[in-house]
This record gives sequence, structure tokens and C-alpha cells, in this order.
Amino acid sequence: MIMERKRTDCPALPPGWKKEEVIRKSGLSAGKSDVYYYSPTGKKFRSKPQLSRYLGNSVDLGCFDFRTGKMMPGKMQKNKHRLRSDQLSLSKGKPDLNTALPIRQTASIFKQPVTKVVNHPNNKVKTDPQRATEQPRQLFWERRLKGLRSSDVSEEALRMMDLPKGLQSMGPDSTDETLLSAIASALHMSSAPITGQTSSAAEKNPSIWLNTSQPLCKAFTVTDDDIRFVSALESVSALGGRLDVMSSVCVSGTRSITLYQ
DNA sequence: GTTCTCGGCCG
DNA sequence: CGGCCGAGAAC
Repeated sequence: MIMERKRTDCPALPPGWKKEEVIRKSGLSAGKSDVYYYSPTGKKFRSKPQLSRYLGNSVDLGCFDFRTGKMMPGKMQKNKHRLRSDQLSLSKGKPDLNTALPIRQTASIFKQPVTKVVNHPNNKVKTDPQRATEQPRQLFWERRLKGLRSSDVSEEALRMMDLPKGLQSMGPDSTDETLLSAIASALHMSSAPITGQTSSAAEKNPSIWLNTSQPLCKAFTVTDDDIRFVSALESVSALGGRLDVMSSVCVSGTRSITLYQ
């Protein structure tokens, strides 16, 4: 006799996702149940961390209850010790499973990127370059990207990319990891030249003079060596596959680098 | 080889 | 306890 496995739809999940509950029918743990989720493509997920890894950091599963499949607003994870756990997980080389990120928080695990303001000829407000280019941005927001890792389809983390020697990081967290995220983000969020912080005042007191649309590093120029360096890179996916970078252009002075994913 | 299932660790 | 994942069993 074949037990019909019921894969149920789940309101908190995007369409196509299914939830399944399997009752253990033998052994010491008989009666206990295991919960699984299936993506629209049929991939099976058997834990929240696994789901979280797959969905990426654009989805906060912080209050998603894996067993019931519902969002539990009351069950927020504690943010009290976030910084410490960041440093802890970093120093121990463990993946950061904290998914709180600068994204819109919703009651669904749909990917819902924040609104991007772009120029549009028919839109009075958005064609205003002031508004398009000077959206408020949190100081050192790049730090929130810490722990992001690109991974291939088997969830295997890709190795961290090396940065050119000449880049000098600045700000409260001057690790290569944060700098890399900052540069990658700057590249794909704007087609404007990425120059680093050109104001010398910013070097002395970043908290006040930082240009938030430029990455957290001192002004740099692109050399022939840098171009050879970048050419040798396999892919911008090392910068974070989640960034959806199709192509970005980095221009500094008269030289340019084009990065393709 | 893949998928299913339960044990058992660990928080 | 229950979540998570390893590993043996089953296919």
C-alpha cells in the first residue's frame, strides 16, 4: 500500500512552493514528524538554514516557522547580540546565518527587492537628478553585506575574491570582505564612475564627509596592472552572485574596466 | 547512482 | 525537548 504524500500549498510561500509533513512510522522516534519544502523546480529542503541559503539574503526568514510554514511575527530573533555574533562567526569562519539585511521585510518569502529609483522621461519626480542620485543611504551600510557569500547551484560557497593591492579601505570595518561588497555594490547600483572617496576630509573623518554613493575606500586610479588583474578573474560572481550584476563598467580617469558576469 | 528514513547530536 | 543533518536502508 502506497501512502499518498500530500504536498500542500502554503500561504507564506511563493506560488509553486509546497510543504510536506512526513510522520515517522517506526523506530524510537515513531510518531514524530519531519517537515520538508519543495521549490517550484522540485528541489527538496529539509531545514531552515538550507532554505535560507538557497533563497539568499534578500529574504529574511527570521520569523518564518519552518515546522508550521507560517510567519510568526511574535517570534523575532534577538538582535541584541548581532555585532558580537557577527565577529564570532567571522573569526571562526562559520557562515553567517543571520539574514537581517537592508531589504524590504515582508510576510512572504518572495524575493522583493527594495524600490530602485531610475530616470524616466515621463516621471516628473524621478527625472529630477537630485532625487535619483541623492537617496538617503545609511553610513557604512556596506557593513551589512558582511557574510554574504556567492555559491554555486550545489550551495557550495565560492572562494572569496582577491582585491588589487592598491585599494585602501576606510571606515569602521576596513576588511577586504566589506570593501569587496562595497565596490561590487557601487558598480552595479550606478553607472556613474566609481572612484572611491575623493574627498581628503572623508579620510580623516568618514562619519561626516563620507560620500555614501562611493565605496568605502580611498580614491584610486586604475592601472594597466589592475586591468590585467581583472582580466584574469573568472567572473564577477565572485563579487556575489546575488547582486544580479549583468555587466558593470568601472571608469577612472581615462582608463576603463569592464566586468562581465 | 538517488531518495527515503530514522538516529543522534547539539543547542 | 525539537531542529538539523549524517548516514544507512531502500530503491
